[in-house]
Amino acid sequence: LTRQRNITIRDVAREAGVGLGTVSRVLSESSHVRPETRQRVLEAVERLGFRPSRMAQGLARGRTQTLGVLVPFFTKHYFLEILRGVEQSAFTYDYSLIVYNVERREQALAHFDFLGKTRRVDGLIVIALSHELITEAYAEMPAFPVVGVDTRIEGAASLLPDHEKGMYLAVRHLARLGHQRIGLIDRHQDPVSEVVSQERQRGYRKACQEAGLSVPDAYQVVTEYSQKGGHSAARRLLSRRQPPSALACASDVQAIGAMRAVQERGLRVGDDVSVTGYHDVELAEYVGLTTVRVPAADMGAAAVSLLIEMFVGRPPERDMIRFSPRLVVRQSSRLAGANSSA
Amino acid sequence: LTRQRNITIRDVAREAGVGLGTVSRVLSESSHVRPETRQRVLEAVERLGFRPSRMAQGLARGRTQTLGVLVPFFTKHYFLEILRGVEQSAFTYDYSLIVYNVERREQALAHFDFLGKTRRVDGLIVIALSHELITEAYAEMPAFPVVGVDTRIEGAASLLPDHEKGMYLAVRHLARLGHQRIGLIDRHQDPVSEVVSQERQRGYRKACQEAGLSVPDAYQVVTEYSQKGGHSAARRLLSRRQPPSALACASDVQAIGAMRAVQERGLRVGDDVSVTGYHDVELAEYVGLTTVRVPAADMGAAAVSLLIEMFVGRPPERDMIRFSPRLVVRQSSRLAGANSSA
DNA sequence: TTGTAGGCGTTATCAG
DNA sequence: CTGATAACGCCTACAA
Repeated sequence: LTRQRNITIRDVAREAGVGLGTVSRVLSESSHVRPETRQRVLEAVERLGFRPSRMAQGLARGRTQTLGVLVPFFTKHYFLEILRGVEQSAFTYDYSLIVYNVERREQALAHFDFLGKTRRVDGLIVIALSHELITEAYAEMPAFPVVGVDTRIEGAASLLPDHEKGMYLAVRHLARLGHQRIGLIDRHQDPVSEVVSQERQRGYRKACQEAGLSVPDAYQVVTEYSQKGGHSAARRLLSRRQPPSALACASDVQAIGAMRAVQERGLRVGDDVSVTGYHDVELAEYVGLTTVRVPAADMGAAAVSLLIEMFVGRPPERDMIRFSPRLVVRQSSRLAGANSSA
Repeated sequence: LTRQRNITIRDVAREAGVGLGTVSRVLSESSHVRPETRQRVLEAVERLGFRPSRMAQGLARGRTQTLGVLVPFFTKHYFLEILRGVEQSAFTYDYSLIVYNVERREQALAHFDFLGKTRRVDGLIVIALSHELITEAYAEMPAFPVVGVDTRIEGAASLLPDHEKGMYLAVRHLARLGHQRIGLIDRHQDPVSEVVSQERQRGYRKACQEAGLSVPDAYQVVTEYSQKGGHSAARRLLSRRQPPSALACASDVQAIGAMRAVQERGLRVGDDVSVTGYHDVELAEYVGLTTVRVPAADMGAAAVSLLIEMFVGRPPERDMIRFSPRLVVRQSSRLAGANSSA
């Protein structure tokens, strides 16, 4: 099968009776062109249905008008929400997105390397991949524009949710409802990591202190990032002699596990034990879970702006920009009730 | 800021002391090269850290090694699952993905046009966009390789879930559980469309007939694709003189609305009224909803294979390939109980 | 303002 | 088997 010749800028030039430089100028709206010449070119473009080849433009201009995005676990709503923000913003800047789903460690490195070195993207957005992993990969190409969203990359700019503030908001909310004993069910960074960020714990302690509450170590537990993790942690906490009347969880899935533990104990969520989650996944609304919502799409959009600023030579002012989460109050958190089982 | 010169095939050639044609041959593994020459080239590549520019390759080869994907509503799990399949498969073929999220009608057309005409992708995968919309856009570039996933495109190949079979499985399941009166809560094609596919209704009728059940028209209702739609439809059906003892829904969200209606009526889901959904969203597992799972990732992966086959000149054998869903049984469907409220 | 000639980094063709 | 050389389609000085 013979590949049909593409319509090129040269065809347009001939059709319009001008030189091909002129066509280029009209299309890129750079230099000034006499209105009537311009008109002729535009008509020819229209008549021929011409669209410039991005490949050729990319080669000639030295930039691809494309951004690379590394997203972990396509199926997680939170990451997708970030990606959604990235997409919208990229579109308004007339940038395309090359997207890679990374579900395994080696994938991340391979994709990063590939995108960084084959010059097919002008810059790279890395969503929520572990710090060490990306920092290591990034070290090999320090000149390449990269921004991390919800992941910190040594030497590159990062956009991060302010988890200290997020947890602070949740715990302050519980304290204001009159809860005196508030447990924290924290989590590992991600399902395959042992790392625990200290931010949420700081937020928790800060809110407790402001409310004049004691924060016994035993009330702060770290579990696996899963329903099961939240479930067993809540069981343990609730079976204490002085059980907490409120549980602040580091994720919605853990919170849902915790809610189950509350119910299994014959207590009512909200009335007897308040529970808060983190992230505001779809399920959270369904089960009426009070939670903390991270401005995921905003971070994604900001990442694009930042990257594009970098292309024009402007280095970011700060290498770490924080985004404030906000509290979403639902039925799982209520005024501290009468029954404080002792 | 001065753009640093890229490492090119020419640098490698000089470093290895060969002509640049040879380097190209080594890299593309096409023609035969003497082993020792080959070795020298490879070493030079390694030393310089050279990676070929995809842009330049694209221009020269006339193909971009990139696929375009149009996916509606990033946030819907089902679409993402398809995309996930696409991504995995594309990766194994060494293809990159340019992804566009389409949330509005005009976006779809604009993106389609852009991707089809700027020669930045070798082919296009269209996920679940309305038939008329895409057919119209596709008519303008009939030569461009396109495959639709869960959407039918006139003249292009499509991969479709067999919804007739899916609904058939659900209803047969209910009939085998002993249900005599089975209601169908069908839906419009998508939230912004009035179209109703006839497939599910066919599956429903077929299963009913095989089981020797009558299928009164009043038992088949079409509602909006939402919880509310399912809820009100179930209310209506359950308040009939002869209420159905089982409800087969065309989506999980409708099913969840229906479950709510069952409970509001003081009945128990599963024990008194069985309910089935469609799609198997995350929530379905949480609420124990029996449902029909569409092989989303498989369809995505198949779309990539099909497209790549088309590149090598092989037209698809059939222009419509069906994928069989399968039943996922959970607690919301049980044996028809004693209490058939009359 | 407009046309022309190089160049962007590969691949492909064609002699040698 | 290998080395030049002409595309690929566009951009951008430079000259007119």
